[in-house]
Amino acid sequence: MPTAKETSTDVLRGSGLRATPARRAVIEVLKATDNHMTVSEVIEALESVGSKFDQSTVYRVLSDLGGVGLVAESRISPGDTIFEWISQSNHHHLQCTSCGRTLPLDDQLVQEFIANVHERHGFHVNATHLVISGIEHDCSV
Amino acid sequence: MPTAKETSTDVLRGSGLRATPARRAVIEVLKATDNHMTVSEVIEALESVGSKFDQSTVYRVLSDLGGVGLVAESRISPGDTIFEWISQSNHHHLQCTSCGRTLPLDDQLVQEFIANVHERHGFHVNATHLVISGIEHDCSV
DNA sequence: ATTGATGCAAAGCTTTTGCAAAACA
DNA sequence: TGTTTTGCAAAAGCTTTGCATCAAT
Repeated sequence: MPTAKETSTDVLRGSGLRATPARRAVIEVLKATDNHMTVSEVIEALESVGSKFDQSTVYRVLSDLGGVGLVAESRISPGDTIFEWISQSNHHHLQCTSCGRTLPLDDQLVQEFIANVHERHGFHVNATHLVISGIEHDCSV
Repeated sequence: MPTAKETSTDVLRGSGLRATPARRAVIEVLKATDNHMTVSEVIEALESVGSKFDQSTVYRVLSDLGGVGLVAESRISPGDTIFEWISQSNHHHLQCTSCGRTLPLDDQLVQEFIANVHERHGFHVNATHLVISGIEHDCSV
């Protein structure tokens, strides 16, 4: 588990990955974003910082980072795989299908739900990054 | 909400859709399957019953049925959109990321979770068809 | 008769892959 | 130096779309 003061290089080596510019840049971008990002958003963010990498490289980097558990990967709609940097605390989201906004979801509620599911079904929910769809109470869009 | 004795034609007309062979066939296939299906599985199932429709038609039919709330649509992995017939009772699933198996999830647990989320966040979770990832307790794959 | 659905073919997108050149350890 | 990663280009999937034809109401 990465700590706040680690450099991207440290984080990568700590996970057994080589520290390359592409991987460092992607990590910086993900860390700088509070929310999750699609692949194209990651690519745009990289370009806006002056970093240019081939899309296949970005895909491979995200896959590598996901493979060692540094980023969480979710799928909402086809062609919209989203990635998020995994920090110490779990991140869960509510996504409004009406306006598209993403809101934080109280981890405590999720933990209770997970505990119940485990007790009832013997199933360990992967809860590093849940994205749950619905509609905001006051959504007028 | 469709009842058990309605024909596909009734169901379609009740939802304001024209009753066409393609739509009736897709409904029959989805109804006959207890689990959710990918688009290619729907196409295969249609062919195994002797029905042949263009893939674009199947996509459009599924989209139409989803639009009027007759089927639920979820995305698990890219290029793997899944569809399921919506019956009276809600269907929720646990999907094991290790072996790929899909298990039923107790609706009661989901209802409690949804109630909590609504109370805490004022967010109405779309709970006709949840798919939650994780690992089975005894999964050895 | 009108409106909507289907088939066909082609395009659009996201994602993956092969391979030589370059970078890391 | 040996191994891994990157860029490039092309391919592979899944999904969507335009349009003429056909079917449903």
